[in-house]
Amino acid sequence: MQKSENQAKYYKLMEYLKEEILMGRIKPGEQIPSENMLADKLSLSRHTVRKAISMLVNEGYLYTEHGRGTYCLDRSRKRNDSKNIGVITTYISEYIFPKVIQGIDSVLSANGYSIMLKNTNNNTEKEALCLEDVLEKNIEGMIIEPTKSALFSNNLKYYEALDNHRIPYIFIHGFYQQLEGKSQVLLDDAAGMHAAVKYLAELGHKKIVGIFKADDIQGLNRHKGYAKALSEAGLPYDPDHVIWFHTEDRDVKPYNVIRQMIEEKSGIDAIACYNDEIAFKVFEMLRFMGVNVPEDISITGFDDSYFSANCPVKLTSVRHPKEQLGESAAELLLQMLKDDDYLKNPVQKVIVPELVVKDSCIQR
Amino acid sequence: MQKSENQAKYYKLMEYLKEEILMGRIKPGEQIPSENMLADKLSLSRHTVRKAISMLVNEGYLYTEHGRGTYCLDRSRKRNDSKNIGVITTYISEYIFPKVIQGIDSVLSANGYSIMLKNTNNNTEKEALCLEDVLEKNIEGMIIEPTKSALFSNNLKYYEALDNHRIPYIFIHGFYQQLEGKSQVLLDDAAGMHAAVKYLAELGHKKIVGIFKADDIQGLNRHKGYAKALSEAGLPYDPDHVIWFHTEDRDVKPYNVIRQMIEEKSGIDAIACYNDEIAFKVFEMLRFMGVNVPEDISITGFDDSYFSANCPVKLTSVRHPKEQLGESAAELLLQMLKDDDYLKNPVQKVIVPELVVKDSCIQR
DNA sequence: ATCGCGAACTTGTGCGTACATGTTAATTTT
DNA sequence: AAAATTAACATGTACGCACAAGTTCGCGAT
Repeated sequence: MQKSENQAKYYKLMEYLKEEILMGRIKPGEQIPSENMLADKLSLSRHTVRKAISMLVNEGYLYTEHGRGTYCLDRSRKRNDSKNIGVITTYISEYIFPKVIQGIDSVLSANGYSIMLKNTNNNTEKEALCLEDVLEKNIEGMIIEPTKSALFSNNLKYYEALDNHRIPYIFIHGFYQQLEGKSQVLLDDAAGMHAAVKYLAELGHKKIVGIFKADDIQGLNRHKGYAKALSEAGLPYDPDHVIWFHTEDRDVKPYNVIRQMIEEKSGIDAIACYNDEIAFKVFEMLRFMGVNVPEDISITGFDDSYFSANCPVKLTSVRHPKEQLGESAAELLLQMLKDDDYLKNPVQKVIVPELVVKDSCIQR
Repeated sequence: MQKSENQAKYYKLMEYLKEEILMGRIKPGEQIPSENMLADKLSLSRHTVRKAISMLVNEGYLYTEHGRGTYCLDRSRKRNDSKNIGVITTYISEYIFPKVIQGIDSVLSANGYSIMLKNTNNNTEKEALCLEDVLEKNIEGMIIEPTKSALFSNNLKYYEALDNHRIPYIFIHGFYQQLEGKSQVLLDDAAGMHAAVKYLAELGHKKIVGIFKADDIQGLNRHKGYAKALSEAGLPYDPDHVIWFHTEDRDVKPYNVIRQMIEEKSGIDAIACYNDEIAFKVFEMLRFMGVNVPEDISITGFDDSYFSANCPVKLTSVRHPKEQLGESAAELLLQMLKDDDYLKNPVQKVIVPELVVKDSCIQR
């Protein structure tokens, strides 16, 4: 090692202090002697001491607190002020995600952060690519909407890497079962569907069909709320009245099964749909088959999106607090960024959605 | 942005110099005034000047040569393989923009690039903040949807700065009049509106109202197409049949004027709307007033969005190639990134939209 | 016991000086 | 004409002082 190449006093002091830190004689968090103390002890001017210290502050070895002192920084947590936040969602342009992204952006940009946007198309391999990509970038934190969140994640190693790099992240709109204790902002899907089905039951419906997505956690939770509301209302839970669909068959299965039920005259009087898009398409199919909504069959949607507003019969739906979801995630992430112990203090928030009654259900 | 929050002299000098560099008034490689010169000129001590300069050296904006002087560092010469592209749009969640962003992302992510997303809320000051922000980041190129593009831009200096730093950028969906020769991807708004109005004229309509947005270039061009189609059809151009609205009064003005026209029984028989959202709301208001579409009045929209599909009477509209617009912009930008002389070879593309005939217009 | 105040500390800003050291270009010497 | 010297000017190091601003803690009043 060709030490002391530079013979300047400030430089030698800087090297000395750096050595002390690297050797562990000055421990992370420990306070070093004050500038005046060092200047006196070493017969240097305070100016010279300050120069040495400021270099080490710049390099991330020390940090100063005005009025309190100068401390040794934990080198494992490298200072990162890129002001970039990674945002990974399943889709960009579809459905509720633009609004969620909007909410995230409004909070982050107000705090001087920029968004690095990625989408996975709800494909786990693409999620891996996104995470790999983002790990190489200079980002301070991440907001992640899980991909196919009902399933186990194959990408756990990337989340471990994020932890190892001390990059905080927060799940939004879902989470992986293996990562249950992590920070997350969720919609209370069960409560939302519970409110819808309870409302249908109170209107006197007896045979309430439920349509749910099988491969995300929202679908499972909405199903839970459906089952709970039925049981509370004293109605039987009939597996034949529950339609499960997957991402791959989402465009055909729900409608085929409903059509079959109608043709078989199974006597169903209400359909609680996984979301507004399904509800809207179910509505169109029913109208095509000559079934009137809400006179013959009541329908509820979920999300209170434009599908609900623009449907000829405005759909009773559960309001999805899209922007609030994004805003909350961003706010909580900012909070985590300030917390040195964010890994031990996961932040979790559940937003309870409310039922919005419109025109697609009537009393039986 | 909380600029000059720090009122320290060295800090303000640092910010000033950084601004000069980012704006290109101090060019890469150029020598800045000596420390003594700056100290004299600004009535500061040399110490203070040194502090400002040393910060910029640390941040990579300047470099010093002992005995010679201090110079601006050519940041563009540094190989930039950040694989980041800045995307600035007016809105994130509204209207066509999610699809445009989707199109951009699909091409960029397929080529290994990541998107840094910013939105301006159609506000020029926020656009300035976005550009300022992005200039400090490590990005290779930008895709920009202009803000209030019919007006002159106050932010020209930022675009000059992008040129000075040799960061390619391409305008999408509009451009600033002062930057006419730059790369751009546009929709042929005039041709689209021309097709709609020509269609209305061919159906026998005589009094065709036009609703246009006054503060973006799309509005002006759609108006041009409207005027051209009228003149080709031998119909008079009546200024009283043209409604101009601005961002600020977009929620009231078009509908108030239309209502007045109906109440005054002015005999209008068709309305060519600036976009589907306007058309949808006009439709709702007409229905509320007891006017039937298309029996009493024909309506055309623009963009062929979900407003058009979900309207009780499906709206004849002009198909907006949203994703294609984004894809083209991304492809052309990638092309520019490979071209060392991209400034001399601007790429320009115009996409001609087509009319989609649905149910909101009938023969007179 | 609690509050308010100030003394005594800390780092932060800003001015001054002096001299060291490296670069450049004009000047002088060879 | 080429080489050496030197003046002028650039940044680099190092010292000094004064005051601003934030934190901590103990003392005295309540």
